[in-house]
Amino acid sequence: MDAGGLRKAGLKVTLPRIKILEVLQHNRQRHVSAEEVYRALLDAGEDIGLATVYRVLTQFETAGILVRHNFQGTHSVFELNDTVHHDHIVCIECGRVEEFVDETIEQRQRETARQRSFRMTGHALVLYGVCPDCAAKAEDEEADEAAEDTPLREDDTSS
Amino acid sequence: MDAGGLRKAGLKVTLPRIKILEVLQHNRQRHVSAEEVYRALLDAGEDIGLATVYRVLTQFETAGILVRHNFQGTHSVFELNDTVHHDHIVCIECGRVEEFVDETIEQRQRETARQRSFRMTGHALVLYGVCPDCAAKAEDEEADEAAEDTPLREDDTSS
DNA sequence: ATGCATAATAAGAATAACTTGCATCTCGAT
DNA sequence: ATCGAGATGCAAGTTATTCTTATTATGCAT
Ligand SMILES: [Mn+2]
Ligand SMILES: [Mn+2]
Ligand SMILES: [Zn+2]
Ligand SMILES: [Zn+2]
Repeated sequence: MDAGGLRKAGLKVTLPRIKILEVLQHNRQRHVSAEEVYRALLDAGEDIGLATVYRVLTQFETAGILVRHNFQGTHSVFELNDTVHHDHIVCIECGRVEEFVDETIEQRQRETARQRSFRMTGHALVLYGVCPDCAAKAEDEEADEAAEDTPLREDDTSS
Repeated sequence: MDAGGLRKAGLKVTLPRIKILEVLQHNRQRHVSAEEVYRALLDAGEDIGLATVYRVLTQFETAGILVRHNFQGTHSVFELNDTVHHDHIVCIECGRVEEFVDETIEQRQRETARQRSFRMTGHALVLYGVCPDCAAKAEDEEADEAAEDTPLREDDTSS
């Protein structure tokens, strides 16, 4: 996906679109919000309005260049539509996102829609949980709290 | 779930809470937005502020009385937490919501989280599609459009 | 190359869905 | 019946996103 790709998608090749596409391709994290794209552009010294970012992201979504997700009820995140369909597992502590594919789940979803005579047009599956890193961090903190509950350890010289 | 249920949930039994609970129990549709609850209250002649509706719905969710969903990115809908866990299929045309349970999907989700060492705390699965009623309606409209393309039917006396 | 119809942009206003601050009111333990 | 913690209503504030409008750029037919 490049400038030519934009043209093929029926979109004029403009500087904002090129730059926004570059952010989506080179950003450290694959799943980014409009605000994050905007900040990345500012950091890169580009002078593109936030409204333009929103507008272009929506255009890219419509053109099939991006996929939009609503992992948290509050705001959308986008990712390049350059891989096969997949679903996501999101850490509720740190926001980390991992991708997964489960053909059994996909199949059961199609079957569910068929049973109810719905013509399925899409689906959203997000698993929420605590990632291993955050779980480890939480354990450390529990240990710290336990230590605070017994302030008179033999090596406690603080008082 | 009644006034006593509220008390058991650790919530003061106030008129707004009772009335909001009644709406959730007697409303025609099981899955309702804050705005819909508010309108139902107005229709019932109750004088309860929209801010209170939002506050109480969130309190009910926290207390486990309600479950919150984000079927569309735009707003939350709530339903009574009086059945076993289930997922949803939503018509993108008319908003109709049907519920389903698929133990295979649930199991594969748990397995996916386990494989990645996530401690899963929840999940959101929504299938989107066109319900049978809306599909039929769409077919009718297609037929109408075809008729417009051939305005000189033998029984056409309109001109 | 040039002009023009069409499309795209920027900036601020507007909107939808909530959320919060605060004066006032109500529930319910005493 | 009293009274204080907690609840409510209203208005104002937020957040994320979209719309409006004046301005500018682009693609295409000369
Ligand atoms: Mn992804
Ligand atoms: Mn349901
Ligand atoms: Zn994490
Ligand atoms: Zn429908």
